[in-house]
Amino acid sequence: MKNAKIHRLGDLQLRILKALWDRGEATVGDVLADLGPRADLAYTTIATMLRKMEARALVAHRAEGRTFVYRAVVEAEAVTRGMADHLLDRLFEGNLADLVDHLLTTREVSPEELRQLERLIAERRRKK
Amino acid sequence: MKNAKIHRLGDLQLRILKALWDRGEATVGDVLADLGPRADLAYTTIATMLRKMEARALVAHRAEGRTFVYRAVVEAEAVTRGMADHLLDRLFEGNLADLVDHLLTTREVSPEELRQLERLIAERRRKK
DNA sequence: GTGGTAATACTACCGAAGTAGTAGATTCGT
DNA sequence: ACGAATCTACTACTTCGGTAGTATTACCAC
Repeated sequence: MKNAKIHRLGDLQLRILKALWDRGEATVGDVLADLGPRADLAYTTIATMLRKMEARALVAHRAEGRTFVYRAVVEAEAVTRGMADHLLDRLFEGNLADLVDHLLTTREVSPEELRQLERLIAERRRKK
Repeated sequence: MKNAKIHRLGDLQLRILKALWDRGEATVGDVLADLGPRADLAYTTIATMLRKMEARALVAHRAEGRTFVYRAVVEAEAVTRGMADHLLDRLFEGNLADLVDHLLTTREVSPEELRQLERLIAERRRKK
C-alpha cells in the first residue's frame, strides 16, 4: 500500500485536511473561508493544492454542477498517527517517555495539564 | 536571530546532525560511516548536504589539512524542541495531553513505559 | 443574449531536500 | 617521481510544497 508517506504533509496541506475533516465536504471557497480570512491566500492557491492533493490520493471530489466538492480520503486518525509516530521515531527512537520528558522540560506546563496527564496514564494502566 | 525555521529538517539532515552531536566533530567520512553502512549513500551526497547545511548555518567547519571537520552549530536541544513544538502545535493546537493521549491510544505501550511516564509526571509535580 | 461572475485547467516559478556525477587539486605510498 | 586514492567544488536533476496568474468555460441576472 501507499500510505507509506502519510507523514509528509506541509503546513498548508494539513490545514486544508483539517478543514475537510471538520466539514465532511467542502468546496474550494469553503476551505478558503476556513483558513482565512487572515490567511491571505488566493482562491487558485487552494484550488491548486486540492488538485495536487487529489493526485496524491489525499482527497477526492465529486462534481456538483460545475463546482467540485472535496472530501478527505485519508483519515484524521491515520494522518495524526503517522506524523506523530514519525517524529517520535526520528527524534527519540520511538521512546515515548523521552518525548514527554522533553516536552515537560522545555515547555510551560500548567498544573492542570499535569493533572490531565496523570489521569490519562492512570486510566491506561487500569485498562491493562 | 533567524532560528524561526529550525523545525524544518529533512530526515537526512537530522541524521547528519545526530552524528555530529554524537561525535562533536566529524569529517564527511565519519558521518557517512555513522549513517551507513546500509544507508547506501554516496560520499558526495553527504559532502553536498553538509555544504548546503553550512549555507543554512546549521553546521560549520574548520579545515584540517585539506579535510573539512564539521561540527553542529545548532544545539540538539533547540532542534528537538523546535520540531516537537511545531508538531504539537500543528496537530494538537499545543495541547500536550492530547498528544500523549493519542500516542497512548495508537501505539503499543508497555506497562514499563507507563510506569516511566508516571514517574516523570510525579517528579514534575513535586518540582512545582 | 450579453456581460459579469465564478469555477476549473493549465502553466510557471521559487526554494528546499535529496542524490550523485564530474572535475580539479592534493597527498600518500612505494 | 608517478600513479592511485582522497578530498572539496561545481553542476545537475528530481520531487514536493507553496503560491498564484492566465485562460477557458459555464452559469446567472436582467
